Amino acid sequence: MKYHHGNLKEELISSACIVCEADGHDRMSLRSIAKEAKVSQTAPYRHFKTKESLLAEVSSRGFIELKEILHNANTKKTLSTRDKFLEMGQAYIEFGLSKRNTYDLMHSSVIDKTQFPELLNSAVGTFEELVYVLAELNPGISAKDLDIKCIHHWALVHGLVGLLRNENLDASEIDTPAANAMGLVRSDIKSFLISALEV
Amino acid sequence: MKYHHGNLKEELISSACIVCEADGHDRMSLRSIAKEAKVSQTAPYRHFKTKESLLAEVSSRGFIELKEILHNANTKKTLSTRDKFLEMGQAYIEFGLSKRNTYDLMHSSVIDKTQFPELLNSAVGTFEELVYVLAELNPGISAKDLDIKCIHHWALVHGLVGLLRNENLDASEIDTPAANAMGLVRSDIKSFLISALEV
DNA sequence: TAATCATGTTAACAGTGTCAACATAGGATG
DNA sequence: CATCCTATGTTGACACTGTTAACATGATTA
Repeated sequence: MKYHHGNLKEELISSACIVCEADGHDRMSLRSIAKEAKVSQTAPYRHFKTKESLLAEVSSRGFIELKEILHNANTKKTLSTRDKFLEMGQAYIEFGLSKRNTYDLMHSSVIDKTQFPELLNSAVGTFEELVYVLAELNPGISAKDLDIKCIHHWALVHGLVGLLRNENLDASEIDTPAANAMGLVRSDIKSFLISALEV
Repeated sequence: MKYHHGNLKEELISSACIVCEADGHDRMSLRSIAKEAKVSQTAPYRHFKTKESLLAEVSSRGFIELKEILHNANTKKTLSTRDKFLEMGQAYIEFGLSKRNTYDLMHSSVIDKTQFPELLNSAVGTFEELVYVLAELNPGISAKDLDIKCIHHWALVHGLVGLLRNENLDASEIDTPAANAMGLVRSDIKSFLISALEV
């Protein structure tokens, strides 16, 4: 039985990633993931100043993973630029809905991003993938208009994730205009994107 | 000194609304708002089964207030339908940015909306205001297309709030494409809405 | 070999949501 | 009017949380 763990920091992070996605960041306790690593409850404090800074690490990895996913969609060589763009939109939404709790953390206000430069980099880095494909899709566009277009489309998919996740009700169970509309969109996200993004 | 408070439930709710907006729902403790009402720490349990159910009440009131705000924008008689629509968009964003923490709670996953029917009603009720004005703006549109249009525009403003709130960095301080674009949009939300909503 | 320093442990603190057991006030019922 | 019931309050306790201080260990380096 070794007194020193050897790889504790990494194990804590990956463990936190799993627990976060499984239970939600607000239900995750430092003590429980310390226990999972078979280590005392205060051991994490040798590697993370606070719980928040561990969560910042988890969030950062979320952004990195998302960026990779978007990049993959954006480099499918068989696709046209327009289809790459649509693929990115779908991939983004899929990430938001499948990695629900992680996505939540990434946009949560429990972490003050300005205090974690690395996280801030990961977060804004995700933006770049969108810039690339939109620039390709709109040749000759001004930098300013490009930026605004990015915000526009990012806001759309980000907002859609928020709505789709929020109304997690079977359309069959609850019969309101909002729930019905949500079900409609959810059942065919691609069509929605085509009409909404007008590409 | 009365043993019975007389109006505790209402006072707890309004107190919770204030604390929630001031500190964020995750930093609000039941005990602290009980203390504020000069009442024992377990008194709230006579009126709310759990902390979550008190928060559900706060969230519900947020949706009701938002609906009123949207309704006011939608009934400014001097405005054209198109301008009412724009006004609603601006009002929504303004609410999201000024009542930041309340807005957070309203879209947080700490409350399972399916377990609070009243909250669910308030939430989907907000949707109706959007339906009205969009129906007026698109005469002869099919019900399905109307629903989809609603989702589209709702997602856009909701997503924009998420982005604007998330990058709470002075554009001057941090110089990235994302931050710059965000500053651009923030400085003139109306123009952005006009271009994005294409009305 | 000896000293330093990163990394682990134990003990403790104040704070949390929540429950069980008890106390009181005010309205309904005889 | 007296009595009981029920809504609403209190006290005390439990298990859990993040975090700090003080101490232990083991690897690296002088």
